[in-house]
Amino acid sequence: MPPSGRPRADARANRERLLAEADAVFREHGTDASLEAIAKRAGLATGTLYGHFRTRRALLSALMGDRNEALFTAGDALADEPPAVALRTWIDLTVVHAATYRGLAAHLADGTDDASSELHASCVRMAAITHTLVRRAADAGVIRPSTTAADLSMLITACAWAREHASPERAGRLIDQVLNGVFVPPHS
Amino acid sequence: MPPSGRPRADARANRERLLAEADAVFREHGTDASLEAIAKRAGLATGTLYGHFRTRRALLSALMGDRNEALFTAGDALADEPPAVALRTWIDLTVVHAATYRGLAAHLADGTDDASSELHASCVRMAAITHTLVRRAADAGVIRPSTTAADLSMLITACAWAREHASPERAGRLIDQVLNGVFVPPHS
DNA sequence: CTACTAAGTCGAGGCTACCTCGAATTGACC
DNA sequence: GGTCAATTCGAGGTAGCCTCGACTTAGTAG
Repeated sequence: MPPSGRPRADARANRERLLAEADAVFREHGTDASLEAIAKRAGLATGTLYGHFRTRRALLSALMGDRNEALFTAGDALADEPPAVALRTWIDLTVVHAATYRGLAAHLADGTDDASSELHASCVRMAAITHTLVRRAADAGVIRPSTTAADLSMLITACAWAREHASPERAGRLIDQVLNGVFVPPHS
Repeated sequence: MPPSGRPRADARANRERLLAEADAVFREHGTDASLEAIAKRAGLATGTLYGHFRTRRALLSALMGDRNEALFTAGDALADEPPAVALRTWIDLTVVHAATYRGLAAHLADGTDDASSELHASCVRMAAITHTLVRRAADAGVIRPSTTAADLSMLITACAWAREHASPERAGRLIDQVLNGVFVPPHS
């Protein structure tokens, strides 16, 4: 009776296949794609997929794993940059991240306040980085003091959502508009 | 053989029932709600629903009919207001409009450039009003000249989407952020 | 090498929803 | 009241979700 904490070799391999196919299918059809199609493409039965990932969100969460780590690392590294640059870079990074698959932004938006979601931890981590950068930018006086990290997170996610419905270039312009404002500032 | 261009009385009544129940169900469950449930609540067979509205979007479109008219009227009336006020009012109106049902914003975003959609006409009309107001605001110098009506439409829809995932108050703050900018403007 | 067992896999099957179509019904007009 | 086109009905085919018990197999120990 070997209580080896490690999954069986075939299980590990199957998990990888599932993740690979899920990535491909989600890229092509968005996060609402058929899970059965993913299992089929991986040459596995649907029950096997559900054995590895109990819900669609669990699958999504696992899929974002590596990518999240990279994002967090990049986010932490921004501590050395000037506040305005750091914030802008972070925003660009997260928008691209949240627009990985069509439909992902909605999951992230809900994940922020739905603690039961497997994506919640990632959302919290992202929020923390955003918070730090916002605070630093506010202290430096480069953003309006009334801007909260929570609001900015929502704006970022909204831009990611917009990116799903328009071209990346267009999404880039939208970020500019959001950051610099639509209205011309009043003369001081 | 009366080629009366008008539908039969029962058909008209059924159509009204379907619209009423659809409104209720969409309000409760969003635009992805079950169409069969709507038919059932209206006491009709699913085939009847499909007879009246060939697609979900057609139903959605019919549902927005009256509401759209009111919005367009209000939009046209804004011609008398000062440019900045007019634009801001229009934005508030459209965000609320686009957030009528959870999921509607996505349909509107796609409808703008999907000419085959039944929502397309409404989207075009809305875009036209936005265009007029943006132009007037730009001429008056209250918004950045680089702001296009298309981009602003997308921003509006994105705010409406955000409203589906947060409180109305929060959404209002987001609109403020978008219009006034996150960054503090450079000193002139 | 064999036998054992827990871990993993399979896929049929129950469910819900979508949408279509031919048969049955019924309102409108003569 | 008869006629017929408009309308309604709902069964049925398709697809996707998810579960569960039966089956298979990797990994270990003797």
